[in-house]
Amino acid sequence: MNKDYKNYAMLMKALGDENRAKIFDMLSQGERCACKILDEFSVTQSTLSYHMKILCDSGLVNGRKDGIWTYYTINPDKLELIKDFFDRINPSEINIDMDCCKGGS
Amino acid sequence: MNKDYKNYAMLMKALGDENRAKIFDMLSQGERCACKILDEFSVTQSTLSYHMKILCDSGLVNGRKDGIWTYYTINPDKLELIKDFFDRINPSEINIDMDCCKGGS
DNA sequence: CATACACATTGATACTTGTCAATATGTTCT
DNA sequence: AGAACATATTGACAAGTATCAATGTGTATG
Repeated sequence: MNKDYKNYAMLMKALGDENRAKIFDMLSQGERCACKILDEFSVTQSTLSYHMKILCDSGLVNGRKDGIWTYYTINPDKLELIKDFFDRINPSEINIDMDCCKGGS
Repeated sequence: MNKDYKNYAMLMKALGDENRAKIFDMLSQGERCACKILDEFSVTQSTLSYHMKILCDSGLVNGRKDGIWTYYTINPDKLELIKDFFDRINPSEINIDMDCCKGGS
């Protein structure tokens, strides 16, 4: 059962930008339309569209068109996927690497 | 209380690479020395060193020198910081954006 | 149909990233 | 001191990213 690090990396990369991290956080309060998101940032409309595309392509965010407007929401499944990744990382046991190098047979 | 999205983005970016996501996951099993990490990857030593630097600079990973060897561990504080970011994102309330655009006064 | 509107796409451009080979640095052993 | 070793740093380069202005696309409205 090999973990899909490529996919995890894509999710992290999608959030590895100041604007997108903020957008994602903003969407945690519920659905938002593009124009409203744009109000909160000092980028052009085309730049926002670019960032929304990256978020949607990663699967973290879903887009829904309603007439003229596009509404975005967080995809709960992908959010869980990321949470699981971090929850399974449990560095509490401070396991010193005794086998390394000097410990070899 | 403005969230430090720049910092979050830096953490995500550090994990936004397939190799680094895998290294981070590997370190969840405990301290590892660079040579052992290198065994698991098909990159050169200098490339690994580059990735370890990014992980350490982000604060997610700590390095400890012991003679010839360098041992790496996860920094639990930064891990918590990321976990908190995602835990506070709770899209369960499907809050439709009624205020947007058409809803204006 | 023509116009206005919301959003997406394209092209250009400066900047950043991942990778390697080569070299440097620092440590231990003889 | 000199050799061997583990890791870091540098320089070069191809590939990827973020941004904007301009343009395209689809939808509603006069």
